[in-house]
Amino acid sequence: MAEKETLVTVALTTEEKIKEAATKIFIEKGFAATRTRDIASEAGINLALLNYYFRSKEKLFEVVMTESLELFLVGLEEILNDVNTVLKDKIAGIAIHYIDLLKKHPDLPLFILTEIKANPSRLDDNVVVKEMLTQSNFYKQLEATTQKKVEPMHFIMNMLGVLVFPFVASPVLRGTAEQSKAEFDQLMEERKHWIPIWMEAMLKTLQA
Amino acid sequence: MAEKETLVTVALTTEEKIKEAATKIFIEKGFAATRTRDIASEAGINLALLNYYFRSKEKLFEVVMTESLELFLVGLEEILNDVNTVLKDKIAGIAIHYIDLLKKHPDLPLFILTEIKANPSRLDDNVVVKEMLTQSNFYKQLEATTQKKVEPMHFIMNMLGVLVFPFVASPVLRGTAEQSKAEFDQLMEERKHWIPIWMEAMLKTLQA
DNA sequence: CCCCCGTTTAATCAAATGATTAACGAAAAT
DNA sequence: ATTTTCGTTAATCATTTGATTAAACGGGGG
Repeated sequence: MAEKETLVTVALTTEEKIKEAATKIFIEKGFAATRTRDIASEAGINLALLNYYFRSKEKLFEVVMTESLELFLVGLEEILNDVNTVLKDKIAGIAIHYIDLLKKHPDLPLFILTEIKANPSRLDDNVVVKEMLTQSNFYKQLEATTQKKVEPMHFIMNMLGVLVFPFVASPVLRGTAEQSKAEFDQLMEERKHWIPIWMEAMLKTLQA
Repeated sequence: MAEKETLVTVALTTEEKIKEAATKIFIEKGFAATRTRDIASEAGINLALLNYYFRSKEKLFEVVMTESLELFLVGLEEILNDVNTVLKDKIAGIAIHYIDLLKKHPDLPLFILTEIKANPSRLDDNVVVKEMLTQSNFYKQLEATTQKKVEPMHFIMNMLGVLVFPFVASPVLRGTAEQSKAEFDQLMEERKHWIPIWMEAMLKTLQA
């Protein structure tokens, strides 16, 4: 039994197989470039089953998008609203959390950004990111630090920029090949240490 | 004559009309989601003319992508290799240059990143970004500053992150509506001033 | 044993889509 | 004036693509 060879035997239902295949291909190629036949083939199932379980390509995509947003945001809110940590701790926590997440799912940010831009209503139905941020304890601590000298949103952008952008830009920054995958991951690992330091340095520029 | 009403009378050739329409729609929706009929309609020409002038959707796209990459990179190389400026000047120059460019073409980065990822060979034929960076005078000055204490590529990523990411993420960060377009541009304008300061602060963390 | 019902399959459909063709027109060349 | 060339158009083609259908399959309950 080939299945016994893996530690936890995977016995996916047809529905799960479709969803996993769809997640892989949608995130890799985006909604418009994805063919339902490719999903069916990747899942190893008959094309009709896709419509049998999920009604349509659109509906299936919505499931994948909702779960992707959840994956991206889960764990964030509790860090943002932890009353036991100061700003620097939260920044460090976010850095570690997201670099670990994005090393596992490097395509996730570009997927979300592209599909939200293509159809902003996808976001409405799920979460309003900006509100989640601006009403957080994190944001209040940030405001206390910036003291109205500068819009706190600048530092949200800076944080997301130094944290997420390397993954978004990696296809362009890395040479074409795979050779540098390990080096890239090594760089990202280093950034867990540096990002809190850099963020603090940027925030300190206000004291001048 | 309606054409006389605009200052510079626009007398676009059919080929130019197609290219402009294609540029608009490809950048807005991406290659896969773009229909040749939409381009023809936007250009106000017969569908067959698209193939008459550009052979295929693919070939037309390549023209648009090449010009987009050029638009994104033109002006950069001369800043990077200016022998009369120090690192901080170059950073300030890059910030101003790109914020002006991206205020005009906010969709450009996401377009390039998405399409390069979908088909990395598109980059080979044009430029190798990483090499252009690492062989520049800018990079040498950066290396002189970081003094092997940390990989200079970290600061390339930081610079691009704080500079470009806000535009890439704007559909997610801004509420759905248009109401905040002006506010967003105002924030970006402020960043011309702050980015050099933030970058310097991050670079100074090495002296500790 | 057989019937029922959820699942699966192969075949097929209709619409969308990129591309081509043949005819037409008009301006330039002869 | 006639021919040639280039641009343009409407119609059409072949393929792709999302979706549906009717039949077959197969296990559980009666």
